[in-house]
Amino acid sequence: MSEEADGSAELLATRRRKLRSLREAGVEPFPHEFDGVEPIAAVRAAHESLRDGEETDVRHRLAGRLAARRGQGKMAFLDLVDRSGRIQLQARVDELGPEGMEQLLGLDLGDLIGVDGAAFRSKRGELTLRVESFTLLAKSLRPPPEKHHGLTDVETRFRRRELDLMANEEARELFIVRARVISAARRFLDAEGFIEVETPVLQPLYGGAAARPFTTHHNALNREFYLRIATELYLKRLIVGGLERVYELGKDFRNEGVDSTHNPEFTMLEFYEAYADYEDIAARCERLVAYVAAEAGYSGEIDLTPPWERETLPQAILDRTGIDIGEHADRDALAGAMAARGLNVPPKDTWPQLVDELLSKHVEPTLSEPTFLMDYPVALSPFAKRHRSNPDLVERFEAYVGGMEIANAFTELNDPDEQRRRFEEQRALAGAGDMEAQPFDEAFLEALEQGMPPTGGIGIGIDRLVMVITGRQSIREVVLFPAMRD
RNA sequence: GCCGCCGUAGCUCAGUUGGCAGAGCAGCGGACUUUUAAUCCGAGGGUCGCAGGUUCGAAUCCUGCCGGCGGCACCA
Repeated sequence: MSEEADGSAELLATRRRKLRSLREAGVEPFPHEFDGVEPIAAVRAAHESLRDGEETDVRHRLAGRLAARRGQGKMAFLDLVDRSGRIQLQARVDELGPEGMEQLLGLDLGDLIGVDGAAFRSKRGELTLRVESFTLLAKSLRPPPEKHHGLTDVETRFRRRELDLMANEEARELFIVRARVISAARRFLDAEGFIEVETPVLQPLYGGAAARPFTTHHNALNREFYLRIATELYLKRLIVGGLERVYELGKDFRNEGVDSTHNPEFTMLEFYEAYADYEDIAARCERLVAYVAAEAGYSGEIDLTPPWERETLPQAILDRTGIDIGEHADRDALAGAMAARGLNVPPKDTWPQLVDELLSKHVEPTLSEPTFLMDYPVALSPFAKRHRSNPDLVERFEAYVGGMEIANAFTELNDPDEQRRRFEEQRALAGAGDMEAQPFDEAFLEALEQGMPPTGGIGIGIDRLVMVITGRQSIREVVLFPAMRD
């Protein structure tokens, strides 16, 4: 290979040269296995009490990525990183022999290796493994990120998450926390009598949320499918079927803008419970979040312990703006009241959109402590049951933490005739150009006509919950591969 | 979609008023037996996001485009 034009190619060529010479020396650079490895954290735990300078004859087998190298010649130190942590290795020529020493020090940062050796604590107090033997487990053909500053470029961290994970321990820890959140949520619901189900991701008709869908095409059936925007309607059909307590944890897809709280595909947990109402669901929601946070090792400033704050939406708007949405039941009256107080009135907004404007601008930002905002106008909520004491409202809540919505729940509408009327209203909205109106779902109506018990249900945004638990401000930090432009 | 900020070596970052594109780490050659971001010596490594423009001369100024971040709009 001739001289390379740029530094990158030169670095790659150097590593490929080493790969070649390893093979020529009879070393397999990509062996098939390395059995019996302990996590680095376990080795650390086993030798916590070692004094500085104290040696042991306890041998360990470790495997991981070579992350740093100090010293040359007859003695050197290297750092090995696995998922659980980092440990120092000591390479000595009197242990490995001149040839072994040269081979070990000839490895590149980023190479994956396995080592056997005895643990000791260095004079400086660092737990160290004295390498007795080592094996190359996989040759790395590209340079790793910088060893001290790590990888900080946000774009590279998201586009090449593998580099973020290998360079930044916080990134590894975050996604381990995320995994704990998800497994704890399953454990919680399993223990309370829920069964996990899987409903279609590819749907002939979408529904269950106000959002525009992605569409795709099935070749053999020669028809369009939608990627689901929610699991709601299928899960309620399972309640009709008698499964009584069901949950689904998986991806929803919404064809809308990307910002710090929205990714086009995101993880939603929905659960539905027969014979429950939205108060029961609120209680279960706050217990679930508190449990999950504890299981994930949450230690943030926001107190997630139940009971959370409860406010009604009309009262919350009244408190923050002085506007009683119940007394301004038509669009122009509400717009007038808002204008009279000097509030922004988007000229094309409908009444529900104005309520949403008041909510998002004047109420949401104040909800930093965990809060259930209860009782929404019926026009905003086509699947929620009418409030038992106020016919203009539905029994619905949204849960807010840190000024961000993390859950949406209601006492489910189970009167098929009223559901039909709600769909007809949605059809009228769609006819008027509302891209997010609910499509008319006859199969769902037939299911309700079969008889659905009184039911409470909820959707919890797992990505946002992970943001709360890990203290991150952007959903892209808690999604492994967030959506990016080409 | 609109506005603002940003994009320089594999990585982390400097780069003055428009005047030969730099450092650290990594890599390469060499020295070194206890380091903790090891140290020392030496030689390399660049489409300054891309494309135009202004200028004797552009990383630097202007325009457009691409990408990222933030805000607005949209949106749970």
